Amino acid sequence: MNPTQLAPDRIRKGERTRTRILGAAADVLARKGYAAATLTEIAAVAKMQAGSLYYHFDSKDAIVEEVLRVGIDHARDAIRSALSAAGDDASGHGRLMAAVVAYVTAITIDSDFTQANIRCFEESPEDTRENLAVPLREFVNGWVRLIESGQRDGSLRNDVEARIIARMTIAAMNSVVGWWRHDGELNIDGVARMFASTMVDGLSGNA
Amino acid sequence: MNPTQLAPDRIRKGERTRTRILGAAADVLARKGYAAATLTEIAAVAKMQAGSLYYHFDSKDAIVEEVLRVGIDHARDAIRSALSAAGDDASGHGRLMAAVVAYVTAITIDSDFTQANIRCFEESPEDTRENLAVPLREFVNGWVRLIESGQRDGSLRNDVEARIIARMTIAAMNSVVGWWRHDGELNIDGVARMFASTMVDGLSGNA
DNA sequence: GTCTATAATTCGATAGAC
DNA sequence: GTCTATCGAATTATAGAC
Repeated sequence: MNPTQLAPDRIRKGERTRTRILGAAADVLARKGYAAATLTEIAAVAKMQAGSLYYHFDSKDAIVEEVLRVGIDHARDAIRSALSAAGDDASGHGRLMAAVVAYVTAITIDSDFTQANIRCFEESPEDTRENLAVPLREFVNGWVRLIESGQRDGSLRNDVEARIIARMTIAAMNSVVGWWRHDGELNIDGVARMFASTMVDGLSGNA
Repeated sequence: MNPTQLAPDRIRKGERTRTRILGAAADVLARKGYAAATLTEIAAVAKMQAGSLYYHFDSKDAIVEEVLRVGIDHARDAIRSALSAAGDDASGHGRLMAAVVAYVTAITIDSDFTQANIRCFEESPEDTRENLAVPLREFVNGWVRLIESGQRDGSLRNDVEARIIARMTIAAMNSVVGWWRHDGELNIDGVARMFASTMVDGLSGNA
């Protein structure tokens, strides 16, 4: 039997351990940031000793890089699903709203990995950031294309630069991880819709 | 003659050195972040040896805390000036636009200190963040009051929570420090106005 | 594969000469 | 007030037993 065809709960132990380490690292990185996340704490969360990590990874930065990369992938997947559900015939305005709701929901509910990316990317070493430049640029470009598409179909204003507004929008959404708490009185769907509505439709006048 | 009454260029040397250290620290903190900013580099920028810093400050965190505090003060002052120039009779909408332009301009042109605060606050030790909680909360509250005022006079929509939108707006503005370069082809006044217009009036429709 | 022990490095902080 | 020299703590990374 080919090992790659084993059922999920029968995957090689080494593979599962590696996954467990990445999950532990995402947890610690999201809560502490890059510099304050020690291998001792990551290992503790993964129920191991720090030295044992080196059987599975070459360095701390190798772990961090993979966590951040997975974080970008998760966010991209969540947005793709939402856009796919919205359909190609939706307006640029409607597709942008859907993407905002999907991303805000994803970073607050689903993924330690995406939270780790948001919190740690700027703080991480230059080599790590360079290695992630391609997927991150592609992530940003996705938002740029979304906005440009709305500008072409007339559902979004075209007197602003899509590249700048995309970065602004991403930063505004990312700020949610700084104050959102799962046990608060706000439900995330309401917050996500408030965000989407405000960023897309603005603050002017009464709704 | 009372030392406190000396002309600016005659202030005690110790006072000037302290100021030089803070300026050097703001520079390094804004460029490298909290963890990567070493006392050796801060001292080098201030043209001193690392050990000499301890004659003027008790610890690295004491330096960082003062830099971040000054950063908050600078931002507050820039916004106050702009609001004062706009006048009390301006609408909430107009005052919010003026504040956004003033803040975006300030963080891109004026102040290493404010940039250091934006980049380092979340990364800095818990004690530092606690010590700065009051001025920072007051900074956020200023934006909340600005938005609430616009909601009362009807120039801003009132179906969103001012506290949440204020945080979102601050995060969006802060993101400018991540990509703005003084030598680029964009002029900051245009970017600041694009920001203000998009955040306040939104992305919908054609302008 | 995981553990224990420790090497190697970095950095904040201190002591004492000048 | 500043310098040189060094301590001490923390942390990444390695070595070798099991």
